[in-house]
This record gives sequence, C-alpha cells and structure tokens, in this order.
Amino acid sequence: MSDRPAKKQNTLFVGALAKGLKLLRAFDETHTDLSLGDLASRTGLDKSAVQRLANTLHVEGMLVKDPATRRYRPSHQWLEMAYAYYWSDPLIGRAMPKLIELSRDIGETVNLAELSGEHIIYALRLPTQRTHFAATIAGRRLPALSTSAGRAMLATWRPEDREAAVRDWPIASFTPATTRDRGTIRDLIEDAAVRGYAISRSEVILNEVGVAAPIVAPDGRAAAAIHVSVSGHSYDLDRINRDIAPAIQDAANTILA
Amino acid sequence: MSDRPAKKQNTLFVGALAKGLKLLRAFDETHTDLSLGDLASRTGLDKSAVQRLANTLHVEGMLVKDPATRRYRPSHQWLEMAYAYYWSDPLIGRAMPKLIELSRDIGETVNLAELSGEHIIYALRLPTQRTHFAATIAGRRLPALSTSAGRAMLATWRPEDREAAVRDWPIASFTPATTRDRGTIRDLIEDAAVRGYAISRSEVILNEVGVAAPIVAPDGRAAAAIHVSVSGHSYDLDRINRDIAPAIQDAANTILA
DNA sequence: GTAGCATGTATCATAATACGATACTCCGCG
DNA sequence: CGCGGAGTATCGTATTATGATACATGCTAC
Repeated sequence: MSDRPAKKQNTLFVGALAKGLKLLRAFDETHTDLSLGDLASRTGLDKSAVQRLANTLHVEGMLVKDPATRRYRPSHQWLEMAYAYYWSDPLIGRAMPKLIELSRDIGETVNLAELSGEHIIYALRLPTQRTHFAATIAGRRLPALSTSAGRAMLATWRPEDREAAVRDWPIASFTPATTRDRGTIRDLIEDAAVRGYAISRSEVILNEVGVAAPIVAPDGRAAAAIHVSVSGHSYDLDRINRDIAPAIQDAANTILA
Repeated sequence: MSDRPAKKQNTLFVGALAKGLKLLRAFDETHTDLSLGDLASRTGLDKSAVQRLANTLHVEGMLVKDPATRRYRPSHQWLEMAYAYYWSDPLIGRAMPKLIELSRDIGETVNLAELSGEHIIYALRLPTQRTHFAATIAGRRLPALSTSAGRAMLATWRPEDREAAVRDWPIASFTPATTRDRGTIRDLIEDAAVRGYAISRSEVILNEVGVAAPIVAPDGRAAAAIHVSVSGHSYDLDRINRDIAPAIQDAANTILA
C-alpha cells in the first residue's frame, strides 16, 4: 500500500458475502444457466473470484452445476426461500383464502401485488388457462407506475407523496401501447383515487386489462393490492365496472378487516 | 498459530459467503423474524460475525430490518429468487398449462413436485378453497418416502435403486396416521409401480388423500410428479381410481411428450 | 429506585482469508 | 495442427473478516 492513508475499512460490511449475492442476482428470466465467464461478465468480478464464489454457492447447495456443460443454475433452495418468505409475510396468510375465493368467483387470473421500493412484486398468483406464462409465476417485479396494482396503491397515498412518486419513480415500456406520459399516469392514479380501483390496458401485455384494488392499511395507505387480469376482448369498461371491480374491492377490503 | 503445521486452506471455498448463506437458512416456516441473538443461536456463529453478516444482507436488500424491534425478515428478493428459479427450470413452463387444465377439470388442489435429494419439493401449487395454508405455497420440502409424489417417482426407478432409497432415505411423521414402517412404504411403492400412480392417506395432513403420477423422463426414470390432494371425506378408493387418477396420469404423461 | 442482565452497537489488533495474477489443461474450431 | 477460449489449480500477499471487548440502552427483578 502506498504511503497515502489507507481507506478506512467498513468493518460492518462483509465484501465476500456481497459478491456472492451479486452472483445470485446474475440469474433472471433471461439468464437461466450461466457459465463462469457469463457470471464474470454479468457481475464485473474477476474470473478467479467468480470461480471461488460459484464453487462455494454450489457446495452450499444454492447453485446446481451441470457436469457436462459446467454451467450453473438456481437450485431448489431458491424455492425454499420463497417458502420462508411466505411464512414471514403476514399478508400472505390473510390474502390467500380471499384470492382463492375471488379466483373461483370470477374465473380470471388473480394476483396479490406488494409494493417493493418503486416497483411492485407479484407475491401470489392464481392463474387460469388464459394466463401468459410470465404472468403465472410469483416473484415478478415491475415498475409501480406502469401497473394497475401500483397505481391503485399510490391512489391511497397523500397527494404530495403521490405526486413525488409520479414525478420520480421509473416507468417502463412493455408494449407499443404502454403509457409513457407521466401526466396520463397521474390522471389514471387520480381516477383510481376516485373509483377505489385502477384499470390499465395493454401496459405489460397487449390487450390485457388489469384491474386492481388497494389493500389499505389502518393508516389509510396501501402497500399491497389485489390485481385481476382479464382479456380486453372479453371485457369492455362497463363489464369491468359492473362485474369485476366490485368483487376485487370486496375481496381487498376484507383482507385487513 | 502454534508451530503445528497450519491446516491447509481450501482456496476454492469462501467461508464468509458460506456463513452468510447459513444466516439465510435460519429463516423457515417457524422462524419468520429473527433477532441477532436468534440468528447467533440458530447458526452457531459468533455474535459479532452475525452482526456483520446480517448488516450486509440488509444493505444488499436480502433482509428487511424492523427499525422498532431490530429484528430481521426475508425481503422481496426471496420471491425474486423463486421467479429466477421458475425460468431456469424447463419443466415449469411445460407443466404449468397442464396443471392449470387439470385443476380446472377436477376442481382439486394440484401440485408439481420435484425430487430434491432424498426429499420432494413442491415447485408449483394450484390451491382450492379447501387447501390448508401450508399446502398452498410453493417451496415446501418433505421426505420423498413419506409422500405420494415421492413414492410415484421412486416407483419408476430400477428395483435396486428403489430398494436402496426405501432402506436409506429419511421418513418423517406428521400425523398419528403417518406410515412409519419401511416395509409398508416399499409395498406402497410397488403398488404404485403396478398402478402407475401412488395414493397416500393422512401422511402429512389428517384425512387428506394424496394421489400422484410420475413425470417419466426419456430414460424411464421420474424426478418429478403431478400430485393432487383431495379430502378423504369426499373420495373413496373407487372414486379416486375412477375419477382422479386417470386424469392425473394423462396430464403427467403429456408433459414431456 | 437501582442494579444486573440481555441485546445491540461500535471498535480494534491481528490472524486468516480472499484476492488477482498466472500457469496449466482441455476442447473446439478454423 | 495450432490457436484461442474456458475452466481449473496454485500461490504470495494485501486486505478483510475475525473474536474479543467496551459501551449503550432497555427491561426486569429485587
């Protein structure tokens, strides 16, 4: 080390663990089995560090290594982590029976969405035959502003908090029809504040309509929502307002009651 | 260090990462929010190591820390890990439409179980209103020998491999009715080999009947199964054999076809 | 009301670890 | 057949993670 004073160590931070977690985050919906080289380029870590970290994750059962191709994949422990999450989140136990009931009543895809920073994450998903694969599995994370569930939650926030979110939070484009204008998003959230539920069209999947009602906490603010996805071919606005939205709101309103 | 030769370092193993993973595994269905002391006692690690590791997991977003109680809980990243797992496992995408169809056809709880070492893990679960909470969420792991899904898979193995599993693998007791005799388990697996599906009664939940059909790989050996759970009050053996088992087998047989 | 204990936080000297560099092996492709 | 890429293995050493320990806070028991 040069005679320049050494950078002070952060003794509460374990760098090797953080690097290991970075390796885990290299896996996602489009990176499903990765070589050491893939991991090195996706994490920016040195290849011998990646070798050590990947080997350790493998030995600890977190990654599976294909002996023929030497590529790594997530192991079943990743599912066990979701299992532990489900037990740790009180909302899950409360919401599950209501989602199941709603799914049976309306016969459409029903999800529990939770706020996760500036995104929403689908914690529970009850799919139907119509459901696109990506929309059947739990754990998907999407920008809150770009989803009906996120907008339904924000609709319950104080106007200044809502405004800050509309101004600052990320938006994303999934289809040519995805709303990109923050003014339009603001209007949709205001509309949801009036109606008590949010409606989105073709935001994430073309011709899919999302309807979401907030699960309002005792403080008046929602950090979760029930979201239902229907086909725009089968439902016009009248039908949604009449047949779908009331059922979602009833279900959402009973969860924390 | 004493003058005794130092133990040779395993330079391919990162101890700090392994310790961090050990902290993650401290969370399960009965340990849902943990203090530093809880983590120390559950992992056997020194309290200052636990402090550093927990802080790092928190900073990296893997754990949420309640500011009032200072206790830690799993974060949404745990759900994202399941999401990444689902994309990485080709069976999930193939099985999901079949499970949804089967769930609609028979109106009962339908699951995809996969072999995980000497256990099975429920990768996908499509619950109904009747389903006990623990049976609605993915990621639960159970001894293979103690479940109909595990027995259905083993039934497709070569006799000597099957015999070794019956002899050596763990069994567990969940209800007073849980089968504890390995001879009986062997007979049930043989029966499944003949029928093409396995039936279990009250193994994990009293009066719940499990029916499972193996998803047989091209090599003739199954590492996954479709499992359906029905009430023993509503289904006797005749009804299961007639109405339930054929539908499960048909679904299982089309997944890898 | 006070003392003691448990829990959490913060710090530090140092031993051990994790690091990057590098060499070697193997395999596939031109 | 040679070269390059990917993976594996090794090593000297700088950096990190360690356990010990001190301190703060809050709660409980006497």
